[in-house]
Amino acid sequence: MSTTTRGRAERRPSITDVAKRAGVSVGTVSNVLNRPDQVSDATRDRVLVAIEELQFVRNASARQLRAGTIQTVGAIVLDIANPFFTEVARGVEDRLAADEYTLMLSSSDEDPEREARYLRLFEEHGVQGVMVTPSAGSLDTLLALRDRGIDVVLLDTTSPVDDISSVAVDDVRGGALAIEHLVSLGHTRIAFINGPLTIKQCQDRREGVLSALADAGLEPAEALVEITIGSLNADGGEAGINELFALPGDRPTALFCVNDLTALGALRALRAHGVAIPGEMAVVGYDDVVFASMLTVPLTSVRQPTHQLGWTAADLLLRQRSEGASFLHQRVQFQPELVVRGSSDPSA
Amino acid sequence: MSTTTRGRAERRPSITDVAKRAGVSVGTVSNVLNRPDQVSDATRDRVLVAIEELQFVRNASARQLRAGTIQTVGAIVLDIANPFFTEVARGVEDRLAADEYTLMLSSSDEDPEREARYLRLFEEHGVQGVMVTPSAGSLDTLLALRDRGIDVVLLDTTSPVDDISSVAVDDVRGGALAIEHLVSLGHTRIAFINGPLTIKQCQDRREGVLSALADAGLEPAEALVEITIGSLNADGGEAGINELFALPGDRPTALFCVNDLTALGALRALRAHGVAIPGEMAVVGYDDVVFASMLTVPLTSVRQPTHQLGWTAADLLLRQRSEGASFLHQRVQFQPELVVRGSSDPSA
DNA sequence: TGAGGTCTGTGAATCGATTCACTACGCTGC
DNA sequence: GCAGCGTAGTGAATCGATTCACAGACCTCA
Repeated sequence: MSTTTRGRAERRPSITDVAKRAGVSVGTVSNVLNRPDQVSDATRDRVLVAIEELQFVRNASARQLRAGTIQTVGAIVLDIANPFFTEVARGVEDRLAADEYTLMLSSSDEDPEREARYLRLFEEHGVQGVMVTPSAGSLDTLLALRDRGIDVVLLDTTSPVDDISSVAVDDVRGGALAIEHLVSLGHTRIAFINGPLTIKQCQDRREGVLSALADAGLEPAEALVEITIGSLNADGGEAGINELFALPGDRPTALFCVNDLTALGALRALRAHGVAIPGEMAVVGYDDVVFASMLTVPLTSVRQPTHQLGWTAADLLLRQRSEGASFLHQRVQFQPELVVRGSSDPSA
Repeated sequence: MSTTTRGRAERRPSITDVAKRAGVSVGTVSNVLNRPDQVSDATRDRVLVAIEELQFVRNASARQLRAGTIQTVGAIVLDIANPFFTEVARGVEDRLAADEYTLMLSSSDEDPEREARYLRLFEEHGVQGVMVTPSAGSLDTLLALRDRGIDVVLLDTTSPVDDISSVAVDDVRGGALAIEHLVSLGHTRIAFINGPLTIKQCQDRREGVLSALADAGLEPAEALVEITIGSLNADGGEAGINELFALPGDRPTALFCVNDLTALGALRALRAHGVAIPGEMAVVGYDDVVFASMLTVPLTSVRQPTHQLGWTAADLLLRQRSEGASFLHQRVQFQPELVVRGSSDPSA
């Protein structure tokens, strides 16, 4: 295909090079690229030939510098390796594609510093808006970002302020659903493997856990064994179980994991410890990821509308952008749903 | 934190605004940002105060335009939602971080057009190199890219040409491992749910399948039932099984799926059809993803060194960059490993 | 006293694409 | 014969950060 090889050191051809080669002005080349119908057929062809010969590729930096903005938004999720977030991201992409926006996707790995770094990177690159699953304390940063003209929508968490929109699932209800279910099965001593409370989802689910316990007349101090892990993945879940089993006192008969990835690791560790599920330990996860129903013991889980979550967040962001000052900020909240399977209920 | 609100329409402050406010020249502001020790303490403080007051954020486009290049490489994988690729991406990131490079990650979804679009996007943005799991026919594009000074490393596929490096796992061997295993268990009629042969991995694994059958003295026409699916995920696997069950003739007693996600869907469909595993159908997957060992019937799978795959690809890319013309292109190939579990071998 | 050196800071030139006021040309119609 | 108009194409100005040759201030030492 290409016969001319350009050495590493040579600089890539610019619009000026194309113009020279085609014997036209830079303005005309730009017109060929952006308003082809304003150029005569003969000239357009000459320019296109020159572009082809020089293997010209537009310089996005120069373009953006002049334009000032790009049709791009950024998204920062907690963990790109978690199927829950990839499904959410897919929802975001689907909505963005309709308006020809591009997505810059990053994972904060639940680290506020990484989150801040990516936010800055996005801003430096001139994105029009960001969707963030924020860590605690980043609200000020986000408000400042908004004040600098970059639209912000919170993803998978409810906005604490009125002038930033959010799309979330009722995590308090979700946590309560899990515990109500376990309590209804007769469990009175329940382990809860949770992430750090700096993550809003963890905090909310915990609140649901506590309120459900209270509703059931159970005292958290006796009924609940809380284990806090550092990362919400399979390794974290495994570590959580090992920590639980190292504790003195009565072992709980039920376990609620803050997400399915964690539950997967917990199940792995429980198996290693030779614990029967749900006989000796009933287990409930959260997210209902694709493999939850297919595990050795199918996992009871709290399901969330992932694709819709992402789609709606992107939709809010784009509408905020287009409607400007008339846009009404809103907190969209979806309801979670408990899917009962064998890991908690032998009859399921 | 921020008290001054900037309206949407106002343009963001530039280095010139900062300079004016601090009563210095733009050169000095730039020095504060890039060579702080060349500026006196008093001046530096004045500038930093101005930056804080104006909420100044560097404009990445202007920066890159001047610099000509950025410490960024792009990667395009087949499916970001596949745990295999997220693990590979993690390996890439880990290597890049050491040299303070950033990663732009995209998923081609096995679509050559999407792949081409992202390649162009990366190029326009001035990345220094790309790692690609290419689709068929994109070699010319990649060679041209390389000729334009952008380093290319093929990811998870062996390079067909001597002057482009690649990092891969021996997929032919992997396919053979799976079949040898099934044959050794006595299976003589095997279904193979594979993706389109335009995907090199699918083609290679198939080659391994055929060679292993030949070695076992089996005739593919009789011993092998090939099902081709469009997307290598759980839905594809489910569709594959439904297609298989709609076929006339003897039903195979074993199944090899081109990856674990596909196997997951296949298992789901097999369960729906009430098929006993491995009794009526032995199943082998590929990738040994995190949940493979935890399924209802633990999945026999071909394991690949994911993290190392990504790490090595990034390492080659960076070394190619730094060593320049003296760099020797190479094809790195890792060996896969069969992990036998209950889905194929009841005694496992 | 002045040559030479160090330390700070200056500001014009640069990167490449886009835009827009303007020119040139050809054509129509009176 | 020329005003008026539309079409095609021009090229200087612009976006914002970086760089670099240079200037000014101040000090040292012969």
